[in-house]
Amino acid sequence: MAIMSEELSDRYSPQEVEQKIYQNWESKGYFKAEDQSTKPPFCVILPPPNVTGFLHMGHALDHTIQDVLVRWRRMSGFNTLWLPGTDHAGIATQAVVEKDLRKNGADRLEMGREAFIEKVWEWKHQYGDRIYKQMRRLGDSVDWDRACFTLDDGVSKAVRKVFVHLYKKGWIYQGEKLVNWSPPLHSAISDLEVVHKETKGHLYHIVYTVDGSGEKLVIATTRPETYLGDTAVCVHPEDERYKNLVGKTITLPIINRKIKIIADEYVDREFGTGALKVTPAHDFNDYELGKKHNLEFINILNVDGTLNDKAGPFAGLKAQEARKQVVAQFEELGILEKVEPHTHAVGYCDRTGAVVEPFLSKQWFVHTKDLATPARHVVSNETSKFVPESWTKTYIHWMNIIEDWCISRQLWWGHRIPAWYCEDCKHVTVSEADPSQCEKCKSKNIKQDEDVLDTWFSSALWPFSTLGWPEETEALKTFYPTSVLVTGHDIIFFWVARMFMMGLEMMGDVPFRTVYIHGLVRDSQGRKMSKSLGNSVDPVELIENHGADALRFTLMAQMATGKDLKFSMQRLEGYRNFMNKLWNATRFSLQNMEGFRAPADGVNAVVESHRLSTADKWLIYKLSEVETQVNEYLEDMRFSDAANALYSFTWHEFCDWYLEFSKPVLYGENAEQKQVTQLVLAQTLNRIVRMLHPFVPFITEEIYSKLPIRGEACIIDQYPKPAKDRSWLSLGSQEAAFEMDLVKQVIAAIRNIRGENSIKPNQKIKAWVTPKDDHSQKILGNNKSEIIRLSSLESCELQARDDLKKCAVVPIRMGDSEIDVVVPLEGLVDIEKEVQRLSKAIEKHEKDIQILSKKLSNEKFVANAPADVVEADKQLLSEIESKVAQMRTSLNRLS
RNA sequence: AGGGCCUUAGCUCAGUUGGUAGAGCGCCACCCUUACAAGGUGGAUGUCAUCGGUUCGACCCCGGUAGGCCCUACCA
Repeated sequence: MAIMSEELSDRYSPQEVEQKIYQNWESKGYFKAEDQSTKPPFCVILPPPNVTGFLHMGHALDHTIQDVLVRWRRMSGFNTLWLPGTDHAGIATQAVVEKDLRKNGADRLEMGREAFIEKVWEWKHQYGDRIYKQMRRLGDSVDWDRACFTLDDGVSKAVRKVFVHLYKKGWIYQGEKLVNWSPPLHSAISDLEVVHKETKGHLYHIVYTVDGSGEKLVIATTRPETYLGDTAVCVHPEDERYKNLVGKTITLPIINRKIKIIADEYVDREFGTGALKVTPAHDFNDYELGKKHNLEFINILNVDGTLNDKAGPFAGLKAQEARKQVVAQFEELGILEKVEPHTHAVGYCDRTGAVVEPFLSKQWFVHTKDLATPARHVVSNETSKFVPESWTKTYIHWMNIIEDWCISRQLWWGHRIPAWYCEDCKHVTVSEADPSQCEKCKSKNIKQDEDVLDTWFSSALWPFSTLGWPEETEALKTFYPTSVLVTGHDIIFFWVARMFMMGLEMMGDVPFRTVYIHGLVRDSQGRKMSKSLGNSVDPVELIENHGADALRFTLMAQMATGKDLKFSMQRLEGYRNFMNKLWNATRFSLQNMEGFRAPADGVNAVVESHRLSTADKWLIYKLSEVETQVNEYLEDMRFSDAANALYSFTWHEFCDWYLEFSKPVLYGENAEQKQVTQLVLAQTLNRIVRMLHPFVPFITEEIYSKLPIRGEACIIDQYPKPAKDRSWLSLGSQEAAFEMDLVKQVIAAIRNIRGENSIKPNQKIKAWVTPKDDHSQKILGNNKSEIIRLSSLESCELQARDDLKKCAVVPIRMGDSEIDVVVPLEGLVDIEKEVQRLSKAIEKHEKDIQILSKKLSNEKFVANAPADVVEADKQLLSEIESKVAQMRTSLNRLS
């Protein structure tokens, strides 16, 4: 194999390579999964972003986690499928398009359904792949050929099949119920789409007069305008104040309607006046009261939230305006007793921000109790697991209190409900295929339901509809249940829970084995990133400035299980620097590959142990530790641990020490030695790059393509694993690791003396490194030149110095090895500094001695603690004591 | 109101079976040493929120308190 002599720039420029690399991966088909394979399957379904959306930091995190898992599994020999898709996002998309139309003076209602939907499709074709382009910038290794859209034919088929199935089972039904109504949308929304916010309002006290007797009854309300729909006043049956009024009537002011006074234990005597006005058609609690007491339900609202003709003189007004006018008139009538400020939770539509009005209407519902039971069960019995586990409780709790799901939306953009009403016999035909006649009376006079399904209905089928269901495809057999779902906790109920319900019902198995729930990406101050705060960070911009890899690594290094993460620019720059470090380590390696010929078995080539240097063996030993760790961490989805292990090995072991140790060899004349070092260097670099690849795919692919030992492409090479690497990793040795640690300590000791005594780096000094035993003697002998080089010494004697006057001394005690590092300071520095250094060191160690000896003199500790713990402490104590003794002696000699 | 989470170095955070506290960034000092100044070397910094309990031993386990966050539900 030819040697790369290409000069690399001293800075890594992601801008120059990232897009080119991605195109190459894609065109080579590396992301493609096989429908059938002898390899074990690994499948991740991408949570589909809104088709009109753009990539934000939440996606960046979510996608990076998935890409790391997918790339790791792909490299580990799995038949890996990461399936992308987009969501039609009914409300969101319709709102965006409507807004656009209004800008041009158009209106959806004027256009009509057909024309409007056509417009939305146009919009989809224009902007629908924006997010896909951005995903490519991030490096998402998704199987593009399988990309799905929630309104695709296949998915639509699935939607209808499920709808019909559940309808026939009686689990989808139509009902006249009180639902959350969003006036701007003219549509029902589900409970989950309502956000409750503490809102300052008023508590209005209104005086009613009891018919006949003329007694006064004061009720308190926050929404006085709803009195127009009141059909009762309710008091507590035991309330002495009102007991005698129960059964009597009052006449509502202005509209002069008679309503009953009823009693129910639901009423809280302590709150307000203890008398509650009951509006069954516009309040959830009153709705229940209304049903219980057989009250009349009076709907006072139009679909746009204005009052209807039931509101008499107030008809046509919006709720807020009606409130003002009602209150004003009450005041005129002298029946407004008082108005108190009152803070209470008000429901808002999470899409439009408008106040949600409870509204009585005919809607479609999914009966959830029976779907929820198995969905709860598979999580409590760990057929599927949440990571972190803490979400299990939340999920199960929610599944216990789940209410029926309102799935109809009065929108146009979405899956139209497959129900047809017969104009003649009123029968409802629910069918997968569009029927041409009523299934009961055969009348052709049928009309399809105008409404569409909640977007989450189709999302709930995503794990199997994207794999081809209801067709029995090979992909479905291979990849269902999917392996991992990665998502944020904000949609556990919207989405995850519903996928469990639908997956179990339709497929008879869980949709995924593991649900990984990550936190939110917040700004540096911990606030949610939002448009209104203007604190959003655009990941695409970050990619353009710092590279996708730096962004990905930043996210992963901070991705501790289940926690939110605060995004900081400084952190990003730090990891950008890491990319540069890796780049330069490669540059160094390639510059020193002259004359190197890669052996036939390349990365697995094993040389005789005796030809390897201590540093080689130490490096290989450390590498085996990292390989083990990283695979374990990834297995447990501990991303920050995996990223940090790789970071610190690459920078602080490989670059800081190994490359420095390799320099004398690479710069030297010993061709034999050089060849071995070059080999180890090439083998290790290759492994580091492969290990890092899932996290930072672009730079690793770029570097990989320049390595003297390499395969076709990094992305499809093997992920380093101790089991597969066994024979090569066995070249490493623990003895070498010990030896290196000792040598590193010696070097650190000399550097410390230098630093603390302000001896300039270019000032050559002499050192006497004194081994006190044969083993240490041998180790030092093996590494003398490295010690000289890395602590820039003029000379280094491996023996005791006779005259220890005015010498800096650092004792090293490690295991059985004892070494004293001695640097004469005569003429170099003010001795006072060394006195300070030593005193400081002694002081520090003495604290340790105190703690340790106290512990060891505690009989209970010695008796109860495990023997090895006691032994370790004893060993430590004696090492420290020996050090301190040596330091004291040295201190005395200084003066 | 109920449930959950958090409080560790100046900042952001790790710390999984309880055994003398770690990283990144920032800070201080010295260095353009032929891979890298997006770098190197050395250094400083913590009653691990607080109180109590369990234990030979607690950042870690249990309970109380204070402060911060999230979720669910809701009193008109």
